[in-house]
Amino acid sequence: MQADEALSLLKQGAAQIISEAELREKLALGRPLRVKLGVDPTSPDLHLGHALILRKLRQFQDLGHQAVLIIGDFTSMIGDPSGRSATRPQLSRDQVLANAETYREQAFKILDPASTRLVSNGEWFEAMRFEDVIRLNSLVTLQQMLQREDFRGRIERQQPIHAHEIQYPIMQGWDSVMVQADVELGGTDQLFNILVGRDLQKMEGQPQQVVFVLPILEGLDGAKKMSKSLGNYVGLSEPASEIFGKLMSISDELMARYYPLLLGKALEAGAHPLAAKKHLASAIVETYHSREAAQKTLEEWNARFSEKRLADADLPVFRPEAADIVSVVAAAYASAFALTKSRGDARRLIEQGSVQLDGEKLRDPKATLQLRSGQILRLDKTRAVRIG
RNA sequence: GGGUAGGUACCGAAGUGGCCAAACGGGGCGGACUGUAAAUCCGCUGGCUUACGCCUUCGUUGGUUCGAAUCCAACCCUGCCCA
Repeated sequence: MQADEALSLLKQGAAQIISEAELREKLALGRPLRVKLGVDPTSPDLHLGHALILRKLRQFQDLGHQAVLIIGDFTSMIGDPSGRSATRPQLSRDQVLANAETYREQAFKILDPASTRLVSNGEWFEAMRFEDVIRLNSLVTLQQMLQREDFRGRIERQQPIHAHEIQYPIMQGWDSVMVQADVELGGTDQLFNILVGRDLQKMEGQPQQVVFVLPILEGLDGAKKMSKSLGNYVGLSEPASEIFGKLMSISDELMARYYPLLLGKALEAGAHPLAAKKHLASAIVETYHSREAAQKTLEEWNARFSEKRLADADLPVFRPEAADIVSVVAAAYASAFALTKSRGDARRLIEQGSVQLDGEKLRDPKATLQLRSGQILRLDKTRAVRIG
């Protein structure tokens, strides 16, 4: 494939490339490029936001290039200050390692293992002596680091910036030097960090990496970026019904913005919003589960929510041990959904008419239940169990 | 090191001896209405309790007091100014 052809394919969906001309030159080298992506295993789950970038990386692979996936086991103990208005909590080594393990598995849902080099940046950072750290720090200036928007914001708001936080971009940049990256991928929030990589490569006499940033995927709330810690995410290993349900609950406005990012095409102007949303949800389920799963999930969703036929739905079975309604509700959450609800929570749900048995609202928290096997106990808008 | 302003629930922010489980706003959750959309309206939002009430919580630890988020002391943490 010609460099121009490859370039026009790759640049689809990019937010910014620094620079296109450089990327074209590198593509014309005729060798596999080392395309770097760093991920911080700060939580055990990859979500659609990561997927967006991983898919771009996969595209590079499909064009014959090599993915260099850096598991930031070391950097994540610092915490990326990008887009943060406060210091991230530092993670323990064990947490990070455990998370890294699940990251690997999930990333290979998208990446081709054959052309992926997987490295942990602890490999080089752990070996550094303090004098090495000092030398590395001497390559950048404090002013450069403080130029970052998020740091400037914190200065203005008189919020603390801890000294270790300014190490983060330096370390991420050093990763690029260590793997001799030709291209680095990331979200737009990574622009600064990736540029530091360019600087450091130059200082070390290496060719500079191309900066390739993609739009940040908004979270389900349509307000902040998708992230596990904000709870506004769709995890890649979630059950099909969860993925589908979460996507169905987004606003129409957000759906229109998701379309180009997740499906690679714009939402049609006259499209019926509900149909369009079902299409989006199905397509995502298909990508991360299967075509069959998407079909089945759609049908179940229709039966359950459009036609309100709970009876046919595939509900978790719950075998109650107590008879008083509050205990039953709390236990059902715990056993079927692994959610902790206090008895107070359960009582509130009951009093507010959320809990229903075979379609009848149970509003009296003092009631005792005579439950029969096969009855359906609805807990809230999205959760119900079948009595076993 | 000195000065000074602060540390309140998921977040922001009131409260400065009893009426404080702690105003208000945001967020979240539930209900009505819907398309698991938006907008709107209503309710809830530390734990146990039917309730009276009890327990834990206002940076930490001690103290004063019949009684403390509120007063005192020491300590920890942060901003700003100075060195």
